[in-house]
Amino acid sequence: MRIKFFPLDVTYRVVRGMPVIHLYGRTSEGRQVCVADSSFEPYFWLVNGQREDVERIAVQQPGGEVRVKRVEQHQKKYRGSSVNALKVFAGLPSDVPLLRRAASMYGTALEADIPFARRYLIDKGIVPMMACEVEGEFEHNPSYRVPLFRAASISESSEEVAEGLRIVSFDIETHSPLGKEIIPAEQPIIMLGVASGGFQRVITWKRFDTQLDYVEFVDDERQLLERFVQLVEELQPDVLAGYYSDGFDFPFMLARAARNNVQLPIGLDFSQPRAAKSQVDVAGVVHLDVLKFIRKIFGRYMETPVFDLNSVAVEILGEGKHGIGLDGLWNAWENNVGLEDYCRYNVQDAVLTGKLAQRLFPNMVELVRVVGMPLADVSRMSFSQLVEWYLLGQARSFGELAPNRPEYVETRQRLEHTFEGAYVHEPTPGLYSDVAVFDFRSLYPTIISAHNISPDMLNCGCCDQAFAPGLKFWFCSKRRGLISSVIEGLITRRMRIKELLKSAEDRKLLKAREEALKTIANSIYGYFGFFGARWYSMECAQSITAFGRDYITGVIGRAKERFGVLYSDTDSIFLTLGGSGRDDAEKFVAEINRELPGLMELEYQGFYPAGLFVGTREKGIGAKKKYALITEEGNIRIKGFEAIRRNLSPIAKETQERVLEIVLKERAPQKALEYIAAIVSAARNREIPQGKMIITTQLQKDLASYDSIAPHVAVAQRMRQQGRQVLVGSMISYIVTAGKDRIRDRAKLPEEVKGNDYDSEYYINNQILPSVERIMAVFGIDVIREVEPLQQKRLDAFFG
DNA sequence: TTAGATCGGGG
DNA sequence: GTGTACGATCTAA
Repeated sequence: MRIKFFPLDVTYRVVRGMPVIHLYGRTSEGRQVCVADSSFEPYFWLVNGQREDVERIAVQQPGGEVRVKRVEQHQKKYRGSSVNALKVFAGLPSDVPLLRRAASMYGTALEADIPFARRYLIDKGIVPMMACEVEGEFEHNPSYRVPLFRAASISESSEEVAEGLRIVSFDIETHSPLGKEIIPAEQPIIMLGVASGGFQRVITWKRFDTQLDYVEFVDDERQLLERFVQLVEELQPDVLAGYYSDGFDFPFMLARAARNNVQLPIGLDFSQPRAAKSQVDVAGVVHLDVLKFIRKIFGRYMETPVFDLNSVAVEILGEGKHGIGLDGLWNAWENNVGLEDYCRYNVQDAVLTGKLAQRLFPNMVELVRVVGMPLADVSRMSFSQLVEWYLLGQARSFGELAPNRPEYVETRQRLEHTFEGAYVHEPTPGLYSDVAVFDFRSLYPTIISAHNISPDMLNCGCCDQAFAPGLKFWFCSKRRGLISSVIEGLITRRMRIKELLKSAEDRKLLKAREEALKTIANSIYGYFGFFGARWYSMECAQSITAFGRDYITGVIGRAKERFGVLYSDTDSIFLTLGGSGRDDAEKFVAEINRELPGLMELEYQGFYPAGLFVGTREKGIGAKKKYALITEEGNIRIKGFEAIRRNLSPIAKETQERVLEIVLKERAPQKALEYIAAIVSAARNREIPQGKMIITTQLQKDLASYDSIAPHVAVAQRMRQQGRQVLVGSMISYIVTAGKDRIRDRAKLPEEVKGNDYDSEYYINNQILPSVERIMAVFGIDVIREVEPLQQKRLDAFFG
């Protein structure tokens, strides 16, 4: 019979001396199954070797002799040349490293370190989570929790994505004294929370009166663990999500299970979670450690610098933890008081983890679609790994053999290499009119595509030496390289999706798809320069920035003929149009674009009636990445200024924004100065409401680990003493009050401050004036000196 | 200043 | 598992 099937997890198992691939997943009818495929053999490649030598290889092992099973001859490509490659088959995946070592005497062994299950996906064209058709028969087998489907044949994946997968999230609380070492051997698990959709459950083993319907009591820790296994059986998750469950929840549970002499057979083959180096796998189920994905990939696109559950949930879900912290849990458990609150806490962590998994799921699935590897792996990959596994899949369809990963010496050599980066045209501080901004759309990816930048095309022997700008090497202009073609595919796919997005009703999925393609395309430049990369190429990385500098300086040179050039960084350019109109800017862009090769495109990003560039502390130099623009509608766009940072009081932010507005809209620096003077005076007379004096700073690390006690740390310490929840990543708000003590002793919680009793001078000198200092300096105005006389007059009056 | 060590997240 | 992190920040020399 034939089934339509969405594979989620892929492993293999040795049955009667033969490796059998196991694909776990759901059928189109929503049934969980395990598809077993015995038709795939382990192998690796050998180039520059003789068939007769390889066929004779025999490695003596304690378990017996390991031999090459058979050898095939193929025509492949390697580093841009056609090669005779021997496909060397082994009996078992674990034989491959042994045979590789032996075979290395006769040639260059390639692709000998690709895990068997991943090799299978690549070679069969199967993409996890995408539909494939399997021909075969169901078979009853008591070794599995799900029906076994023995595959006779399997198709490549289609474009159809799995839907309606069940995500179950979980979280444990342990009996560990807070702030001290966590010791799994000594400290039991006291609560376990599970959530899935609307389902919520907390298992705990001390009884107390409660109205909470999701709390379930058992007798001891052992029963708690057994109940967890039952719950997983009942809920049948496709995805089991935790937060730092690779590093904490699962390892802790495994340690406690061992101590209690119980098994945790939650795998679909009744196996326990398997703890590898820094990853825990559950057979047949996608174990998702939400933190891993955030730390490695998604965190790049986030604001928060700390990735604890609370901060991440606040930013992604707009909803954080509420209620108590864990400070009192140890005592509560010892004395069995107030445990209900901790059950709420526990279930909340499981629920938030589940919501995060749900929210990030489309992004992860789209990465799976592009990269072609299982979700459990993709969700743990770094940018370079995503690129590498994507390329490994693509290389096969190009008939290209992958280079090996670098060995130690090679790695060290690579680490010593540095090269020239992007071009920056530093701005001259000043206020400018009629600012036009252009930028290259996906500069580096389009350069890679347009100039065929690919290691296999480097210094070809077949065409003229058309050097990369200022460099001594060139790329082939007759054939297409692997990586340049692949990136062109990514760019054009992304362009099509962006087109669809314009008219799409349901944008979420397309957006995730577009972001996944962008993520991979944008990572390839960095990948070329990454020391651990298979397709590492200093020449490629160098050429990309060289072309980038060449293009942007080319545009700058052309622009100078007609406009004033204000600023440029990597792929963007800011011009002042002067006497010429905006039509000229449009003509200019069109002109440039007519000459740009391939998919390269300069975009007219916007027109701004005025723009301000400020200086750095050293006089005369313009600050990079720091400017303010005003749109025709009168909206101000600020980049790099303090106003968009957090630890500035509202009054300082407002003053900075208003000053920028006066300067950009009215071009009246003198008026701005008067405004500043008025604010300073109002602050001094305590006419500004204290609410505008609140400084908010995020706690970057655990409270105990601060050495220098900044004001916000002192406030956080007092909050904790009052029994309030203070977590890493918590936003701490305070007001500096008047007095003579150290600042940190005068920092008070806003609700502790009455009657605008703030330290005016502190706010004037440390918040308000510094926030406008560099803006006014552009006009030759030294705010501190100009506002000083006011202060001086007061002092004169006092002493006079 | 540099090289080497530790940490993140979790309780 | 035919394999494994990595980049920032602190500490000691």
